[in-house]
Amino acid sequence: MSERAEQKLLTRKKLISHGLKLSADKGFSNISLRELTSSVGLTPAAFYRHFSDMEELGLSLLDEVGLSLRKLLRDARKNSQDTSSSLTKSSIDVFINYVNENTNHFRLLLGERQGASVSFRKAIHSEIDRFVSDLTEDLERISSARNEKLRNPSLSAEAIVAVVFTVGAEALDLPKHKQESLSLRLVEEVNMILRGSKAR
Amino acid sequence: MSERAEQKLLTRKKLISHGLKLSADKGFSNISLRELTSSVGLTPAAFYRHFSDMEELGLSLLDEVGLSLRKLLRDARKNSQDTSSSLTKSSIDVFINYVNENTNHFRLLLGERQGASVSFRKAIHSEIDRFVSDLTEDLERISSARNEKLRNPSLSAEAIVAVVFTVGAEALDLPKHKQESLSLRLVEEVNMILRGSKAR
DNA sequence: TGTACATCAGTGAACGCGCGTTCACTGATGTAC
DNA sequence: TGTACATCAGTGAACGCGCGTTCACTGATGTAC
Repeated sequence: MSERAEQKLLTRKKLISHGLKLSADKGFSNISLRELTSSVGLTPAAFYRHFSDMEELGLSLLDEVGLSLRKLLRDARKNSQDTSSSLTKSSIDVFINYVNENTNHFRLLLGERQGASVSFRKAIHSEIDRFVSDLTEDLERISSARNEKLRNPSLSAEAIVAVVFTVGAEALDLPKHKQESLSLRLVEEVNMILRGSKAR
Repeated sequence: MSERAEQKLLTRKKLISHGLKLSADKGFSNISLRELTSSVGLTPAAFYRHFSDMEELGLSLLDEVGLSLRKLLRDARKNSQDTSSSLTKSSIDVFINYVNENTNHFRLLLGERQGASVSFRKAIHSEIDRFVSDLTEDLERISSARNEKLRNPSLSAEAIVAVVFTVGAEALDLPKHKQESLSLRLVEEVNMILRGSKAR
């Protein structure tokens, strides 16, 4: 790649990472274009060499966040060969850990669920749907490996994602030492759902 | 009450109702003071006769919304003398109905969960906590009336509220005829949680 | 009941500010010969 | 390798705009006598 193209890509990446940072602090829809470019060290006009407007940047942020989070969660579940309850616990620990280390990513996903723009809302809901179908698949795989049958794996997955995201959002505002008990509560709640979703 | 005081209260109520309307359309944090006052038919400066800033108005909106929604849900559960699954169904129908008729209220509560201001977030979380403890009480009352025992009613309540609010948020963007199936899904998910929360 | 004064919700003009977007430009990087 | 021209990421100035907040004001309502 040419030197110029490399430089351009680097600037683009800076815009994305500073965008994530700022939207974690104050919510994506409260960032101004000027604020963003000045945090990167550019003039406002330079922004337009990379994105046509803030909405386009926002969709790029979502892409990035969704991809990395799904991959991480998926791997965490796949690699585990544990028993049911400790599988839950270790998946959730991975998740809480992720939330802590990638607060920026997570806040974007949660904070803009009800955001102003329709295309933004759609993009987020489809990210979340992807989580749900990944989890549905995993639930089916794991339960069949154990000769258990779930009444309706996709409903279970949906409920679990709802609970995990809701509690995850709470975790964002808590000091680390209080997150431990939150994580325990979360494990209990997810187990409750799994228990209730087993066909008898 | 004096004529002047009546008139003032009326204006205040207009500010609140227009505030709810506008925040349903575009999110509370995206409303400007000027936009609000002009929609009510006032000059911007008149706003300060009623609230010290938009944040104070926002907290008033939350108060109003929380009170009315909790009362409604609570009554719906209390009056029902049905069996377990139809109790769930009728509570949820009431809820979905409420979401349809009070979209404004609901969007405020959901849309600002991750809103910019800390005091706003706290106010919303404590509203939601109130829902959870209302529901916990109900769950305890109902289950003891049936000689059932729940493992951990407050965790069940928390999970149910998370699921119901998450799916309720989805309902906001759907046409009415698609909400029917959403409501059925929601009933199934709540029943799943209730099933899983029964102590054996 | 009538008069003189007080209150105060709402007015209208003004302020300084940060915003998104445009435009002609600069100067380093890239390319053709 | 050297020269002449093309590309294009980033600049800097300018624009019009809506914003929140202030202020002295108006005039209807309220109160005291």
